[in-house]
Amino acid sequence: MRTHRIPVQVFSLDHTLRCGQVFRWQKRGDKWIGIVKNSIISVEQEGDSLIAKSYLTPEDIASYFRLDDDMEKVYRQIGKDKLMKEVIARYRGLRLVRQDPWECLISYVCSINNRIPQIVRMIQNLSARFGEEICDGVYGFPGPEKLADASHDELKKCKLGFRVDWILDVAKKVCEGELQLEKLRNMDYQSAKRELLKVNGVGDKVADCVLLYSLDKLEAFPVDVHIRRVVQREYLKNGGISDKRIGEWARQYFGEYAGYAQQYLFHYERTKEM
DNA sequence: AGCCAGGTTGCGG
DNA sequence: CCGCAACATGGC
Repeated sequence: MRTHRIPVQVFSLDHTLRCGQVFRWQKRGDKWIGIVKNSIISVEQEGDSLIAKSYLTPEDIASYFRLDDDMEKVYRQIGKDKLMKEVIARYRGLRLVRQDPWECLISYVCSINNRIPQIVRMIQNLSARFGEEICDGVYGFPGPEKLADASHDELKKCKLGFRVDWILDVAKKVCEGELQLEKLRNMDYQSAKRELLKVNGVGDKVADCVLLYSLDKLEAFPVDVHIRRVVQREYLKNGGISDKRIGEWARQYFGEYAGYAQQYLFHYERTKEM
């Protein structure tokens, strides 16, 4: 375990970890505790520095927090109107993070018709029951084999509800190489999405989440109930537009960084009253 | 009690 | 292509 001081610019650890994209980070005092690449990490922000205690290299940490993204360029492209400019100012420094595709996929299958605290609980349950203990009481996320080998009943004990069969199916396809997640990283957005949509339990929204949060497809624009609400209220006021069309509209309107616009709008819609 | 939650599927128009 | 109900779980 080593301590690293990593310089950052246009970065907000709090916004990044509170905006709803990740499920396994916890804040204790000024420090965020999380699990990245199956190892525990503690991170704290001091102005333009990130202080990280971790077994990971600074390069791994920089990659996870997408420090390679040019945020000024992102803001120039998605700051198309008054609302977006305000939202950008409010959550300045919020970055997407580069999650592990497998964990991300299972996490967002868990998110289907569900609430965030419950999603967090499911992921904890899966980890505690099937994952490796990496410190005392801290469990890594189980690999595809672990879940593929699990029984229906064992999985049900993790409170996954009707998502059990989907998760089993996803795990088996990843295990058998029928779905090769890392291969999708080198494909274009549409082709990669077609591959994900072949899997039972993965629809438009989950596919977009996996592509955006773990496979570097920044044009992916996941449309959920919150995004639908904010987009219809602020942009497409003539209602009655399908989720698919909202996504297509967003890619046209916001451009190649539509996914960043999505995350800012999502966070805005969920916290604007606070 | 009834509705809703970071949706998806399978059905009938 | 569209709209619709069902799906397990839990909080309000």
